[in-house]
Amino acid sequence: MDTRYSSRMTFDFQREAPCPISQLLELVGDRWSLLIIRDAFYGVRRFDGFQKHLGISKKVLTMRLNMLVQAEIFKKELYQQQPDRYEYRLTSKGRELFPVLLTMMRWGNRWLTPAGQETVQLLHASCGEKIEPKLVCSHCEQPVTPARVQAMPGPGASREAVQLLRQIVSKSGKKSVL
Amino acid sequence: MDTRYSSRMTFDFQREAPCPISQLLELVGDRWSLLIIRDAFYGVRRFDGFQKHLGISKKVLTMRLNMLVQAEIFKKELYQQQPDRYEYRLTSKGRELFPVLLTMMRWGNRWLTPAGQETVQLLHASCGEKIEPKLVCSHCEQPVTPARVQAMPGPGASREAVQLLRQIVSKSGKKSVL
DNA sequence: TAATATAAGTCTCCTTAGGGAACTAAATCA
DNA sequence: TGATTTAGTTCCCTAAGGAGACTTATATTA
Repeated sequence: MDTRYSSRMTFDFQREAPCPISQLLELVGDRWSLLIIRDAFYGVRRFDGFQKHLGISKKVLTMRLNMLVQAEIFKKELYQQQPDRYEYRLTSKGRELFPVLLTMMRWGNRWLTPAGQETVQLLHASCGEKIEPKLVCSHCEQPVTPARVQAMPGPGASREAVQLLRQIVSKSGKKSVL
Repeated sequence: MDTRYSSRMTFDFQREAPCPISQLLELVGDRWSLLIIRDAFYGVRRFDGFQKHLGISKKVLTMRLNMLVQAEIFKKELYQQQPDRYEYRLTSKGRELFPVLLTMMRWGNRWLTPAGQETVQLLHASCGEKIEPKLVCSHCEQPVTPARVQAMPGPGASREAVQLLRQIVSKSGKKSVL
């Protein structure tokens, strides 16, 4: 069986050296991966658990778990012998997807769930309040908003990407964000 | 033509009242939506621009843009008459996806791009430094990490969801996160 | 004036990702 | 002894998505 996660997508205007968002999405931007990872944060660790909670087909779950292990987002850990059985645990690479899922949850609760009908609430152990996460800059501690963010071609940008970024910035006549 | 975005997925163990993350993913969790929105943050506004930058097929782009307009993530604005032509602009609902894309970009740069080969760099206008966003709690200003977050069933949680959350928490023997 | 280009799609054909259900294997339970 | 649990594999079918030709109305160029 081929366990690689193949894709024909071009996915990106920065062809040779793709944008980090499209790299992330190429890895976990399918229908299920982020939900599997979400369940892992909830404490689910075994094939059966993921399968029952998500309602995903076993075939696709097998493929996704293999891919996520290969991507070092999960690691397999033996929890039983004869027959050998493994649990799937998040690595630090996987655990660092927490901010992505948290900001997604925040947006979902704010824009998709009728007020007062949230299915999950997160409490912050530090203060006991309902969590309303906000993004701040590690350097100056000030909030990070689209208007305060300026995108520049990085060291790995292709000539093509640099041109396109410039073009976009000059066309829109304002700072480009992201 | 049917412009609705249909899906057969069960997608969720909280069947009747799904988790905000799965709600978000059901809306923008396909191969393209988040990349279209990313391009909008870069300043792209027109059908042609999205199509050229992304390499997406026109058919799917049409479907996605219609869906995103219906979801009020984009709004159409007339920029020319005879024939009528529209631009696609982010609404505030769409603009508030910024933290999601920013944390994605952060993770992609950290875990998928070789150090020093980033294709995009973000500068913070407030301090001029490269942005390293971090999540803090709006109430106590302390960092929000998986270990400091406790998930509770919200007011809209189904009985089924409450049971599952309890079960997960008691099984894993530790605080559940997310 | 004729030909080409632009912008924003629509239509047709084809490939492939993913769902459903049945089957497998090894051990344990009743 | 037969059912159950856990973790898959295999087969068949449907539907999402890609490629590319066609459309419509205007503007530009040779």
